[in-house]
Amino acid sequence: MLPKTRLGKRSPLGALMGTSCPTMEGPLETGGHRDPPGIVGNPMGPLGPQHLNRFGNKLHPGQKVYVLCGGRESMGVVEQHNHVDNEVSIRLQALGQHVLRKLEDVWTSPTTPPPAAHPPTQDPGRPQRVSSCIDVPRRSPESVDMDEMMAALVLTSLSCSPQVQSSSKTDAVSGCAVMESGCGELSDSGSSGYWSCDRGYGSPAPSPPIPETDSHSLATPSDEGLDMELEQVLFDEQAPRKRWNSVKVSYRCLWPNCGKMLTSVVGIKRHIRTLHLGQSSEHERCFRSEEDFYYTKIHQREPQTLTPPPGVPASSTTVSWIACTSPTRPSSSGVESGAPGAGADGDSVKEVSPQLSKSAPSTPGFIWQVRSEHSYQAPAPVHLVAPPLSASCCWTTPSSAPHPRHCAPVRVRSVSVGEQWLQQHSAPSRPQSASTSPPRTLWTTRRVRGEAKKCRKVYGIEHRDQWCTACRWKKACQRFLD
DNA sequence: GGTGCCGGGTT
DNA sequence: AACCCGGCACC
Repeated sequence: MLPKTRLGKRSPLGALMGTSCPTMEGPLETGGHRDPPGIVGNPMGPLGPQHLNRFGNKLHPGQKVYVLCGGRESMGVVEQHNHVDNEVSIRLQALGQHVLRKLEDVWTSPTTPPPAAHPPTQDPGRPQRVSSCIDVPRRSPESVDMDEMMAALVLTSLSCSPQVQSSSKTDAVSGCAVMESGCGELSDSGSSGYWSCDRGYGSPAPSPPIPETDSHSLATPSDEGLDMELEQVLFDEQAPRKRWNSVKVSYRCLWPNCGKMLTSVVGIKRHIRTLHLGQSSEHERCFRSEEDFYYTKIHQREPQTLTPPPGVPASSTTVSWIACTSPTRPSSSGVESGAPGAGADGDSVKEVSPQLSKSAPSTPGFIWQVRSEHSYQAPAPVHLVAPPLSASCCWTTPSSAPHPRHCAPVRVRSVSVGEQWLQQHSAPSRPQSASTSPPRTLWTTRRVRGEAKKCRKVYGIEHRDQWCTACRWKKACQRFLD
C-alpha cells in the first residue's frame, strides 16, 4: 500500500506530471521559442512525405540521405540501419566512403545542416532530420487524443511498481530499440514509454539510462534483481543520471567464509537461502525473510562508515547485518525465555529466534552486543565476547553501530546473557526455542541486592520526590550504585 | 514486613 | 521513553 501511495509522488508519473513534460504537454506545446501556433514543423508539412519521426523511421537500404561529412553536407545511400544502436551505415556517393552515423545526424532532405551539433529545437527552415526527438506538435488532433490516452495508460502502468519494470527488463534491448525507433506511436510493448523520448530536449523528466541498464544487466546475467537499481532510478527523479551510475549497489553475503557478491537483493537472498539456509519447506513457510540477516548492502564509491565483519572486505556503508535473536530483548526473552508465558506471545522476534540460532553462522568467536532494556539499568551497551576470540562476526542491533568493548563487570543479569550464549553454543545441536529453553533457575540470577543505601533509605518515603527516577519507578537504583 | 527491583503494562 | 505497579526475592 505504501508503494502505491508514495509512488504516485515519486514515480516517473509524478515527476512527469509535476514537470514540463514534452510527452504530455507536447500536443499543447505553448510555442515559446518554438513555432508559433498554426505554423508547425518544417515547410514540408507536419505529415508530409518526408516527415520522419522516430517510430516511423526506418531507413531502407538504398535510401538517399544526407549527412554532415567534413563540415559539409554529403549525400549518401543507406546501407544498413541498425535499430538497436540507432546507427545508420551510409555510403557516401560523392566521396566513395562508408560512414557510420547516428540516426539523429542523418537527413533525408538536401539542405544545409545546422551549425550547432544538436540544437534543442528545430527551426522551420531546417532540414528534416531523422531525429530521435518526438515531433508531437505536428500530430493531428485525433492522434494527439489517442496518444494522450495511451500515454496515460502507459504512465499508469509505469507508476504501478518498479517490479513491472524489472519484470520487463528482458525487453531492455528490444525496448531500447523500440524507443529509439519510434516514440510517435506506442508499441504493444507498452511500458517503454514516452518518457525516454524527451532526451533531445533535455527535459527534467527522468529518462532511464537504458544503455547503462543494459550493460549492467549484461554484466550480471545471473541476477534477476534489477529491481533495486530500477527502483533507484525510478524513485530518484531529482538525482542526475550520473548518480545512478556512480553509486553501484551490490549485496554481499555475510555468511562466514562466503562473501559472495551479488548485485541484487533477490540474488543474494536466493544465494543465502539455497546455499546456507537450505531449502526446507519450513524455511520457506515460516522464515522466508531470514536471508535478510545474512547479507549486507554495499554502496560502492562511498566512504565507509561501518566496518564489516572481519574477513569481509570493507567497502560497505549501509550494513544490514542484523541479529534478530534475543539480544534485541536481552533482559527479558534473552534471559528468561523459559519464564511462564514467554513462549506464549508469538511476536516476530521469538518466531525467528529459534531458527536463527539454529542456522546462524556458527562462527567460533562472537561479539554480542547487549543492550539494557532501560537506560538506567546498565551504563551502556555491552559487548559480551564469548571465547574463543577468533571473532569473525559482529551481531548488533540494527540501529547501533558496533562499540567494541571488553566484557566489563556488569550486572549479573547482563552476564547471564553471555552465559546463555555459551550454553547455547556449547551444545549447538540444541535449537533455542521457548519450549526448549533451559530452566529458569539456570539463567535468572536475580540481581544481588545492593548493599549501598538506596534512595528510599536515604531520603525516606516522605521525600519520595528526591529519589532517583529509578527508585521512584521501583527500578534498580540509579543514584547509589553498588 | 520492609526493601530492592524485575517484568510488564500504560500513556 | 517515561511512568507506574504487581509481584517476587532477599533481609
